[in-house]
Amino acid sequence: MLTPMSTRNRILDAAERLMRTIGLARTTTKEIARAAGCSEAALYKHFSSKEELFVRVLEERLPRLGPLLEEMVAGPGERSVEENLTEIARRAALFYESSFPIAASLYAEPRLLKRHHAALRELGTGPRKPLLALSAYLRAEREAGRVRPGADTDAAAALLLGACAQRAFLHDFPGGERPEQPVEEFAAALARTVLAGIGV
Amino acid sequence: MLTPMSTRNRILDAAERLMRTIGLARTTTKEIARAAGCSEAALYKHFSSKEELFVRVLEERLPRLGPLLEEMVAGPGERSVEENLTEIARRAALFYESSFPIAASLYAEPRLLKRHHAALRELGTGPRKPLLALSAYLRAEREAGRVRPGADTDAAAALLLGACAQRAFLHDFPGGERPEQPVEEFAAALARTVLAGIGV
DNA sequence: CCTGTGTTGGTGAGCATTCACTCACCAGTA
DNA sequence: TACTGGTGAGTGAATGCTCACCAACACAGG
Repeated sequence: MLTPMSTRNRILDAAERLMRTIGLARTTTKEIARAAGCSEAALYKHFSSKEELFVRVLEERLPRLGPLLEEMVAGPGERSVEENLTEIARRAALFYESSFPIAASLYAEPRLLKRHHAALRELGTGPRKPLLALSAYLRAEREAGRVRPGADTDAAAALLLGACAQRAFLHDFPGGERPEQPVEEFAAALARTVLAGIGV
Repeated sequence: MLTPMSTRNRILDAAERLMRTIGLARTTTKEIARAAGCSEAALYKHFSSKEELFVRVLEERLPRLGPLLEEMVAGPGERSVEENLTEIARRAALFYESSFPIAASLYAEPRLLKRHHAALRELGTGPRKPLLALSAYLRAEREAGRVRPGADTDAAAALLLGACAQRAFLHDFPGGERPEQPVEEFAAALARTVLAGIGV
């Protein structure tokens, strides 16, 4: 039959899928059970409450951006700053695109948001981490002379990642009628602009 | 006694305050009525359903960024591009700060998000408007020779406003322990960086 | 090799509560 | 008298969660 883990995993998958599609508010225990192909009571064999189930979904199913960034930063510095920034922006855009709808809906349920934050802190991570990591990377490049001496690395990091996050926000907003710019193009334009500036 | 409008206004205010504090999910008709100092039944004298009440809150209580931007853009061009961008960033940051928690929580209830979007479209506005307006402003400055000829104004607009939006996201995330940078400073740093770039 | 026993992971039925919403009714005023 | 804006007391439906029960397996003792 099914392994002990598989039901738990099916529950987590179902919950995540529902949160993403019909929204956190309409993701009820009944719907989760139906989507996971088990009874409601089964949920409570694996999770102590609906809230704990959500926290586990956030912890075990949402991707992390920090590791990606650190990997980029620590990698062999063979590529140019612009290439690195483009790749970072590309990955950040994809990351936010996948995690934004769920992260945003947490604001509807502050208690859940608080628990999620506590769980993140436990893991030594959090939504401000990518900003700090990118800023640290840029500082390193600045000391290597590949970024202008007076450059404000915090501001640059906020600009680059903020643009990616906002893109996700708009991406999931209904009625995105106009054909959206491909991620690669978007990322490249951001990197280019943040490097060159727009001043005369 | 109270004017005909005042109850309706008290209801809208109460609903908005609750959405902002305890979250969309826990903002029930009973809580709204209690906070507005009236009965639940009174809500239905003024709004046909809870969903319609929420839509009205969004429509009548949330600030608009577009007009602010247009006013800035159309104003007498006596100030430098950097001063203008700083002011735009400052206002955008404050705007997002005040509207983000509510806007984000809409993602928990896609049906409400959709209705909100329809209402916005009715008003000829929407979350993409500020991006377009800022980009248009930058294009105008480019043609006036105050912005570099090859500059990507779309990318620059995405960078500036994205950073402001993300700041609001983080602002409302629990556990903002570190003393946050003042808006003015933040806005000035963004404007400076987006103009000068960080490249060598 | 059976057999008793405990554990694990599952079920269907239902319970208390909460929710959005309605209804009959009423006070003040035009 | 008719209308507007208000109320208290519900109502049916939905929700999170529990409970008694059960099938399958692990496995130690006779």
